[in-house]
Amino acid sequence: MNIYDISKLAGVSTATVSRVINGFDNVKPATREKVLSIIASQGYTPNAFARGLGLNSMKTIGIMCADSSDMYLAKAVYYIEGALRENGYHCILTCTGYERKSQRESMEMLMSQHVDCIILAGSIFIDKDDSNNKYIYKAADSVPIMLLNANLDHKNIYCISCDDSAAMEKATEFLLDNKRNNILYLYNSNSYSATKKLSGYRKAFEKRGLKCNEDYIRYFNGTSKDLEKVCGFVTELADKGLKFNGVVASEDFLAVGALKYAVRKGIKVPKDLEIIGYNNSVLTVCTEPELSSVDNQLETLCTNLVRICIGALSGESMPQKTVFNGELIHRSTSASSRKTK
Amino acid sequence: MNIYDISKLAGVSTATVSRVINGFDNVKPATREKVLSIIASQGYTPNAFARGLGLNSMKTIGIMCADSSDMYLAKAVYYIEGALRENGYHCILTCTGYERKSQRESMEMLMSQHVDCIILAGSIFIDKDDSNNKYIYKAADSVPIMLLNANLDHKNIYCISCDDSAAMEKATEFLLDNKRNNILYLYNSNSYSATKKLSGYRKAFEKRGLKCNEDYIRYFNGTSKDLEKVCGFVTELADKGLKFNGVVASEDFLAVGALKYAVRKGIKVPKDLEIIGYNNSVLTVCTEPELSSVDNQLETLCTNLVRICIGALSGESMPQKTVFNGELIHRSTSASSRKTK
DNA sequence: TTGTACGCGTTATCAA
DNA sequence: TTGATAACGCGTACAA
Repeated sequence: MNIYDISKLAGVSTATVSRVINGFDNVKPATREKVLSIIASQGYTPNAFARGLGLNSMKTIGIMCADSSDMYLAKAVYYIEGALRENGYHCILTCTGYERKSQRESMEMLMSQHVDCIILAGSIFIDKDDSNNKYIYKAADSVPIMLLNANLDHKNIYCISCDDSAAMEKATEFLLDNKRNNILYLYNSNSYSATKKLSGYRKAFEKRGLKCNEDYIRYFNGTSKDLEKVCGFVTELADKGLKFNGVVASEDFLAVGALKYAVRKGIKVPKDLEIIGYNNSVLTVCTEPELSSVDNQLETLCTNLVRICIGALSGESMPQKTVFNGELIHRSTSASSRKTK
Repeated sequence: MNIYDISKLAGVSTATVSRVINGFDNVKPATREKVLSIIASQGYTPNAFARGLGLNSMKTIGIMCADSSDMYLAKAVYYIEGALRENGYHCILTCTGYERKSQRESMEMLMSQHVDCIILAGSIFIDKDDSNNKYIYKAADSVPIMLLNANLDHKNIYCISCDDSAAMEKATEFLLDNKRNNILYLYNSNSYSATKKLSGYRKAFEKRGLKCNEDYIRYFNGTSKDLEKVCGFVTELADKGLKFNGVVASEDFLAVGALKYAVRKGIKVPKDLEIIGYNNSVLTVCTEPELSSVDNQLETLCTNLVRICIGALSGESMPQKTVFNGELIHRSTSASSRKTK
């Protein structure tokens, strides 16, 4: 069944059928009805490939993320896909992993599929050495590029992010305000957004005229699967004599690992140790006591990302930088007496 | 840049360019080199839409899942997407939600995009009333349908699943073998796979000639976000006088909720209460003590699903039912003395 | 080994 | 208000 068959059955030309399908109003009502009834009775659907060829678009958007099974990215993908679908777009998802080469390949794959736009979920795609970002700039010559939680100044690139630095500063300040001056900072990435978080931690100290001891800033080499290792990592630090009465982590699982250490050692939380994670994931409510965490408003970010994306695709002028604020969510690992902040 | 431009620059016909692009060997090496160098210098890529129109395929596969942010489904999507990409296929992801209507719409959307195959991740898509499954059968007339963790007997429908019934039976048996005769069964879905799990629980009792008390089979109406509610739910059951020394759950988060109850009440786990979850998710290692759980081999399922999918697409004869076994993973909420099973 | 010419199913332009 | 027809760019019989 194609448009020719329909046009013959309806006794009109393919042009008229096309007009009816696409809702043009310069068709005589009687003709329209006739065509519509034939279409319905035959269960005809326009061929998307032919349409794509003519219009140079299949209303498809590419989503790149390092790992869609990562809890945070999974949520991002979910929110983005849903919002795009509501706007009549389909999503090609590609998990790029953490290596630049495969990320570039994914990008090329999406470009060769002629997607209308590419969304980069996570700051892992942006290189500190800007010459390595050419693959993104090149794509931006053809289609709008949306950056979730990352930043890049370039034409046709739109950045939507949470002010992770300010949010992390807030979390750190909260602990400093309670005389927690020895705050362990755990992180596991050096991406743009991870760097911002760390800078927020430092800023909190600076603002108070305190010196930020580098011994307390610790990189953990592993993923959420290595929760046991995180616990071992923190335990080792403590055994080696590092004294800390606060922990701030760039990801919830790191905070959970620290909490594991505390629970096993019988350290009272939050009395003797306060812990704050990041992302406000489901992990925060699995532990006992439940984990305080920074909510970086992912749903809001994604909703707005799609809004800006759709706007840009319709040729409207859209802001290239959009920044939201994070929020500190208090549960049981931060001193509840001060929750009324 | 299109194939005509390349052919002119290379001084050959479009047919020859096409042959070079598609790796046919009936091209003179010198000609091939010439064409390849032009293609490279011009950065030419064949237009995917035109190719799709001619071949009636863009090597794209649709993945339907209720909610890609669900930890289990997120992993499924991740494994499937990766394996498909390795085989040169792209994935259109669509999150359908839990209502039949939107699921049908997603299916239609994918069919209208002319995907080569549709993968249904999760048993939520199959209705107990078979007349409601027509939307799947109809799609199967056009493309192969892959079912992950579900079952449907029909031409062109391939089912890959874990024997959830046997796995749950094994978990229940393990507790019964330790004289845990009062085992609370928590579940939150009535899907195909959820039904199988429950049947496994029942079977374990039957096999031992024990009566399965229906009071112990409890439906929890909520999702993993409602962890606190699960805890309240279990607490209420206990307060109402239900005595149990074992808990088996159809999802890890339900088990985590039960564990929360135990920790708060100071009940010794596993001495006075053994708990076993399902899915072996990251939640199992967040809690303290860590949660025993059933691993239903998701990665194996997905790898094989894609293998069968690719086979079916190449016209090979593939098995319509493939069943793997689950595995009981012991951590600290099941009696460790018997771990040597 | 290479080239010609057509089909794939739309949309859009222009003329009627 | 409608119709004829030219793009869109590729793959591929068939011919040479």
